[in-house]
Amino acid sequence: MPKKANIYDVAKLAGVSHQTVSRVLNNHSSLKPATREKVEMAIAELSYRPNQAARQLVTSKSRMIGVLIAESELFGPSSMLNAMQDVARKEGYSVISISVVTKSRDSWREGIEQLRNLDVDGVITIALHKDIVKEIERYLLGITIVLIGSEPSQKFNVVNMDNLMGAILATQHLIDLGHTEIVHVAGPENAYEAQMRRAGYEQTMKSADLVPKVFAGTWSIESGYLAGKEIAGLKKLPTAIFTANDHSAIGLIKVLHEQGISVPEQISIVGYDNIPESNFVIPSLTTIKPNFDALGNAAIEKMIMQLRQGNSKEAVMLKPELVIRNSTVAAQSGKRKK
Amino acid sequence: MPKKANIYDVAKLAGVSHQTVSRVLNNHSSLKPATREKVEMAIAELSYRPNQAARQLVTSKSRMIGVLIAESELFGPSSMLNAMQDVARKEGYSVISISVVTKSRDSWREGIEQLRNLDVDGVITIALHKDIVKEIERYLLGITIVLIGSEPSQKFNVVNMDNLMGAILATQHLIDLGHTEIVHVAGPENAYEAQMRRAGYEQTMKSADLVPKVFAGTWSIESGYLAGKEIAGLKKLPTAIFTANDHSAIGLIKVLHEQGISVPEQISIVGYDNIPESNFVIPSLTTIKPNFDALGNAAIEKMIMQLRQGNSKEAVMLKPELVIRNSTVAAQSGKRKK
DNA sequence: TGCCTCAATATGAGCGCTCACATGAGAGTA
DNA sequence: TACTCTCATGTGAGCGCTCATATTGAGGCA
Repeated sequence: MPKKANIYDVAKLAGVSHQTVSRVLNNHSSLKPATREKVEMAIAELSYRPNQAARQLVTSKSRMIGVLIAESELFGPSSMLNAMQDVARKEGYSVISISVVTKSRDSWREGIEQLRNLDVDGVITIALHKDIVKEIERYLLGITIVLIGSEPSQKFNVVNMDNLMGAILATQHLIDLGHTEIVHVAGPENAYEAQMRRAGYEQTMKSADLVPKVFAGTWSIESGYLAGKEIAGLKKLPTAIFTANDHSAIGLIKVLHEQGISVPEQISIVGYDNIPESNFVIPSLTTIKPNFDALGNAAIEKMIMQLRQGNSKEAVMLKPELVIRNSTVAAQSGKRKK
Repeated sequence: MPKKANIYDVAKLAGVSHQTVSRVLNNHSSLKPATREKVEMAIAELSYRPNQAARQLVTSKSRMIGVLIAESELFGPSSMLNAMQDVARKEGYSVISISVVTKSRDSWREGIEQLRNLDVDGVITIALHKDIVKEIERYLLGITIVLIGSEPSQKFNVVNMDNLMGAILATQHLIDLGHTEIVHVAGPENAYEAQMRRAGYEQTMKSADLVPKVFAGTWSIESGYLAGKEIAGLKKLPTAIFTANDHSAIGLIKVLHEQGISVPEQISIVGYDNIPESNFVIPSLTTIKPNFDALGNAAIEKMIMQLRQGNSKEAVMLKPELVIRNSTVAAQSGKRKK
């Protein structure tokens, strides 16, 4: 393996000083086009690439952005992550994603510790609650932070889907279909997005003079299954259920099926997230579709802007839409949509 | 923000030379316990952390491992990734995962380019086909490579689930239930794991004097749906289907349901991967359960061993197991299992 | 007492880059 | 012709660490 070329090798070959090469690398103004060209040819000839470590050592910028994610195996977070990767790469940044377990304080600590060791320039968090964000602030002093799916705050850059609106769309859809007995299977209590979805549900119910009723959940299929078991055991069944996410909806449909309660004939269901499976469950799931890619893009762009120019803190809020499929049907209708 | 302490600050405070501090950091032998203690106290006092960039500059080791993944949103890859993260962190390595689109050559190029810029010490690939691996070899000269889910090779470290065995388990299970008309919905043709699953199916069918019949697929739900449509249109329906993965099975169940073909009464189905949803589809899915965590662990451990001591190249092969649920039932039986 | 040995620690160089500043060659002005 | 001014490029230092090598001091032995 031939030794890798460094900036001096390039300089020598191009017949200029190392500093001129550096200027070419960093797109400085005041460079004769002819000189730039010479240098670029030398770079190509030696297939030279600047050593990031050396660069980082002197600039103390790593051009790495850390992403802390709770429950990274979910569809939403991993979609966002992919979107971020793409944008970051184009801007010359790298994304390091670290998955943390919400319940384990040690897990966050380790994640933060690792980001600290890597000297990331900024941190984006996905769906992390306040305590973890505080911890980040404390251990990664003065670092740029962008939050996705967290409570709005003066202090931080926040990028969100409008979960309140999504929940309103979902609930209103059920009300419009004539349902009055509508219950909600919630997400984890300490998750901001779950809180908003619940709030949107409750608010819409109250505006329509209906009584909200909430069952606990955790985003997981199993929790949907368990909540469904509880609901199925009720003296009087609701005619519609809005679940905090599609996963719970899948668990819910499963248990209702087991209990001989038919969806949507007896109970209509609306999910949230529009995961790929949602169109293939039986019946296909009416759901709220967030634009995860756009969310990821917005977050990483905000981060990079901030890193470059210490910019604005205006919050970003994206709008979700309702996707109507076969799991919802008009109240008291026995007919099956197809 | 106070300036970060460096190794000289620590040395001064501890009353030793910077080199002694370095020795403490790197766990050298020949250090008086008393000296080490003094240094450690100074480190704690200043909350000093070694600057990775400086370290990397002189050692030319980044302690970063790149992971290239095709279709990172799938359950298997993301489980493995999490497992790797955990192990790597404990060993003082960081994992950078980059998701590439199998079909887009540009996408691999960019991914590889980025790993090159980051100067990763090694690359682990998940489910990438030969061409991409060749490309990695070519552009990341002399780098340590560990392959997961790729064709065995003398040249590389390979870690695999035994897909052949998994497919045999699945197919034999159907044969044991008395099925004779068993078809297979395959994964992408250029995916090694898909090839093995298909081979296991074909081989088992032939050993039982049955005729294999394969439908094309791509791992996706949609492809399962489409294959199912084709199967439903057959003059003579098979009585059992083995799909290359659970996702296709979900699509398959959906379309069979739409066509009024009941699972498992008319057609039994076996999936592959044991994704979380598999236990919650209707009917719950009999499937093959790989141990993704173990696979991820094995790969990262192999990588780190190799990085440290330039070690063995013996291939690792983990065994999957059969999980029997409600989507499979004895042939010609009309009874529904519960 | 003198000399050698070895364990423990110190010294200095250099990794590859960017930053601040120095220099030089023309153009513009008087 | 001499002067400044600007644009284009060069020079040297230093980021924080590890490596190779030098130095020290205490013990062992004739």
